Amino acid sequence: MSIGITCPQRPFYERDTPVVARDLLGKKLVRLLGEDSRDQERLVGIITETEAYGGEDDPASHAFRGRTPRNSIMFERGGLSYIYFIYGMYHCINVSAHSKTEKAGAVLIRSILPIEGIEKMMVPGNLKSTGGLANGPGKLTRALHIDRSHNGLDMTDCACSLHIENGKTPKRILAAPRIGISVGTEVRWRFKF
DNA sequence: CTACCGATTATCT
DNA sequence: GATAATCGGTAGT
Repeated sequence: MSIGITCPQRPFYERDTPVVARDLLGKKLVRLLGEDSRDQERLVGIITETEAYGGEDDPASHAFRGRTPRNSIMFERGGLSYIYFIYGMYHCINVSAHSKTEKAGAVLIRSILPIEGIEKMMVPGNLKSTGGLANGPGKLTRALHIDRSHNGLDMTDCACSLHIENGKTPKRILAAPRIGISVGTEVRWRFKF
């Protein structure tokens, strides 16, 4: 018998943010294109790199200065999509994640390895080989056609147009400082395999 | 209302 | 290694 598609549920995301970031490696980021559930296209990539961002005690986090309209999802329950527009031309996708004792937190998905719907990912301006198609936070949102209209979606819902599915847990994981930030570089909250 | 600058990327030297 | 592209969120006036 085959095991159907399963998605990490709320408790998975409501743990310490760096732990969630590490455990997301090997899972699948799934984007469903189209309205009709019978002929939706699946754009799927294996999560290969993540970063953890904390709450009001993490100077690198959007949540550092408290709740604002943009970062409000970081203060919500775990497992929701937090998507923001950056540098005037890119989007970044996070999943809200923090323990009950923390007020806020999210995991930035930095890189995925495309495994399904690769043709649809190769939109104009994204015509690259499979490996380089979605190996960056701005590149993977473009490949999966993700923008701010997908902010706040429930990533624990396997029927959601944007969700995360269970996958194969990697054997070896590397931890390194986060990049693209000017503060908070001392903690090794970037994870890859 | 204004000004600054960012969880990036492609391209150039 | 350095820089342009490009614009909305945020803090400050």
